[in-house]
Amino acid sequence: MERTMHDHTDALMAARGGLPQDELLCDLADLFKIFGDTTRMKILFALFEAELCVHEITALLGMTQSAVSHQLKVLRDARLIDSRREGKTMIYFLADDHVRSIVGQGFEHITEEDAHENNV
Amino acid sequence: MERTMHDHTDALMAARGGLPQDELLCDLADLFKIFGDTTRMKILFALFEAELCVHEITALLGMTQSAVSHQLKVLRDARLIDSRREGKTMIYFLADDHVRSIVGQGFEHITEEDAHENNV
DNA sequence: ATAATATATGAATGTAAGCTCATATGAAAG
DNA sequence: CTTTCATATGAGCTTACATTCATATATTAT
Repeated sequence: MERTMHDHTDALMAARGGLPQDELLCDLADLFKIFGDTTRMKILFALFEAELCVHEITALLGMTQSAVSHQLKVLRDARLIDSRREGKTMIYFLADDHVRSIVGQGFEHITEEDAHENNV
Repeated sequence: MERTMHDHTDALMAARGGLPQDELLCDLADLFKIFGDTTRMKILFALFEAELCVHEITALLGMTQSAVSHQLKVLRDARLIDSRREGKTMIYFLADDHVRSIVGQGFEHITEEDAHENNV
């Protein structure tokens, strides 16, 4: 059996064992995809501070009501936010605190990156 | 001053104060965008277990070497992974453990979601 | 019932992004 | 220095997706 400078066998087997099922990986990627948009990120950050209705979010982001509603639907379908009706208005709020943790981790990462760049 | 069932003022001011700068929000979204792809997610999970060369990753994912290299570049540009040369081969590995935390948080979220659905 | 307000949604459009193909670079062997 | 092996990269194609526009639904008031 041949052997190169970098032995592949162990690493490959370990990596193969560590790969979750395709569906799970896809779900995970889909989750992160939701966070991968500036508009949705703004909405989430806004909802970190307070429950808001569509009109308020629209004003806050300076965007079309339609655009906001479309993104709210995306966030809602992903169960990251939820809503309740109050008369004619719909109030949106965070579905759970996992959202905060996930975004928080990302936030830490990029702020540390910036610190690095300043030091070099 | 008029007042509706749901008073907007407080919420709006809180939300306005909580919104980070546009550039930061964009960077954050861009970071999550990287995680929002199944191929890249697979690569990351593979690298969670072991350092791997391009050829190994290609075999593991059953994709074109070109496709893998392109995604490795994306991950590398985002500083999520790094590489070193060993002779003719390039060894890729995780840049830091933040990647693990971020993906871990996402993982927790979707597995909890599944648990919910099973109970209802 | 009609109007007004608040939100949702379908279709169309423009752009971003992943994959493929062909090719370029880089290291080592002969 | 030419060939081979390993990886990188630019161009083109195709799909996905965020926004816009027009319109639909829902709630409340008259």
